[in-house]
Amino acid sequence: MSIPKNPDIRVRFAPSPTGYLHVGGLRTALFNYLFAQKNNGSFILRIEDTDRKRYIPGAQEDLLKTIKEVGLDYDEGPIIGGEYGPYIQSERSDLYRKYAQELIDKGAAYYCFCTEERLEKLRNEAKENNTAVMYDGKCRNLSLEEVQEKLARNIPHVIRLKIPKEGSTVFYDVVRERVEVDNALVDDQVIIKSDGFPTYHLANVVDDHLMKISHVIRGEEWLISVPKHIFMYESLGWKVPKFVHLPLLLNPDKTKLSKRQGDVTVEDYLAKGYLPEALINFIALLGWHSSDDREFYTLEELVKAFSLKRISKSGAVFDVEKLNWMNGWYLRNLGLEYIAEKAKPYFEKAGLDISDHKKYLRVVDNARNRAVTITEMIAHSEMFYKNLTFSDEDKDIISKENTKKLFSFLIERLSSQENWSENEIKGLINETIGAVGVKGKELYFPLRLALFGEVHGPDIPTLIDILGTKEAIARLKSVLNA
RNA sequence: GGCCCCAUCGUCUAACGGUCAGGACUCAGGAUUUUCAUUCCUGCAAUAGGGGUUCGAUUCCCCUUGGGGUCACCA
Repeated sequence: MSIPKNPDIRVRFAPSPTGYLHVGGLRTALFNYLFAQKNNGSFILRIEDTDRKRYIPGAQEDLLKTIKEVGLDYDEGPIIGGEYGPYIQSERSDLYRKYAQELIDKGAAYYCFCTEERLEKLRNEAKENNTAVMYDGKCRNLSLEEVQEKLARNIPHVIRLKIPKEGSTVFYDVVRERVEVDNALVDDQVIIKSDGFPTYHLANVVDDHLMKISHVIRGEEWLISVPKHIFMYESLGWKVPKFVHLPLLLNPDKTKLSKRQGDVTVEDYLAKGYLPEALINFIALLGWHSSDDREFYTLEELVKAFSLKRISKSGAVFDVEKLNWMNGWYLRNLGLEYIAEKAKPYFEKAGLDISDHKKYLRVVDNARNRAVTITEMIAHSEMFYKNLTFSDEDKDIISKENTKKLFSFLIERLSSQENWSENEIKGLINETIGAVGVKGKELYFPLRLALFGEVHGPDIPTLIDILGTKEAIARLKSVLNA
């Protein structure tokens, strides 16, 4: 159980509690998890709650719950703690202030007293000129006296990075290899906001260093801010971690995966009855692929097969169709008892009395062969529990003279013994064809309608097996007497 | 628009510089089945364009085009 972890491999997933877990976030978490597991490293969970405006109470708990539900157990993080805690950024504020001060002392950062209005004006000007929006450096060279004086007068301020104007920053991303950015194009990023909280950039760098993170595995949207981060690492005299920027998850129209174009949170999918196994498997294949044609993996198998080297560079469209296919496959191929257990809350919520476990298992077994999600399984199961209702069209079929003869015959024969095996039912059907003189559609459609409420569906032996002889007879009688 | 990243079937992707460019999803057709579903089989479908380098480019280089990301006191 307690093989010592490799201290050279430490990765983290650092969501911010601003809502439910995004599927893109799940993919990032998964790749971090896989890389850590594969190399006997540590997978750390850190909550980045430095944005007080977007903070949503309860979101952190939801995040933790979802991560647990999909099985991505972390080695250090909230609740379980760890050697490098606390793992919630709002509890680490003094640390960020301390290092921001150190950056100022080293000439790598400065106080900025510019007002929101002035910044807004700058932004508008930049937009008009069609250039990148950048701080113009007004406060870059304030004298110590000026700074002291403004501070003394309690003028609102932020702390900005003092990015060098010359040269360029070159770094190597594990996925993208060499990336070079001209320093003159790197903005003097705010690292401490006027409310005293750090921005992502500072908090991230400080925590990654303090928590001894070896590989920063995150979405590609962060690639462009790496020079800012490197500037901080180097100014503070810290070792720069390896960067692994994952290709983005895309909407069908190829833009960054977002709401509006469908479900984006893991909770959405779980609520609809997608299985964690399918979700994990599907999402692992978005931006990563083994060298062979294999598509089905358990989490453990993913750990074995995973490699950063096989992460692709281009964005991947999140194709629900393929997820559907995969979820259906898991529904059909995982253990029946397991699926039944998973489906229980959904069935109960739908108001179905599933207390007869043997019947429930048969119902589930039937439904899982016909559904893509657990929610869909309900639609294939309700008729085994609820009273059937018939349309006029249905009634026409049921009330035909031949059909009545058919039902009468079957009621009588069925009543002759308690339990019928599926084979015996098959025999009975053949017997019926001879005795009543109906066959094919004439036989099966009305029969299925009476037992199941629909002309299409499971075959008759299965239907009777699920319902039980008694209920089958009752249903036949009910339509016969209607 | 500046900068950065990316580019194989509609989608996810495979292919030491030498393959009939492979697999999967979707779709179409067929087989099995009383029907539906499952399952199985078959088929449709791609190297963005142009230049190089090379005996030979999906693969290496350049340009073009296209797409995306980023440009916050959000992460």
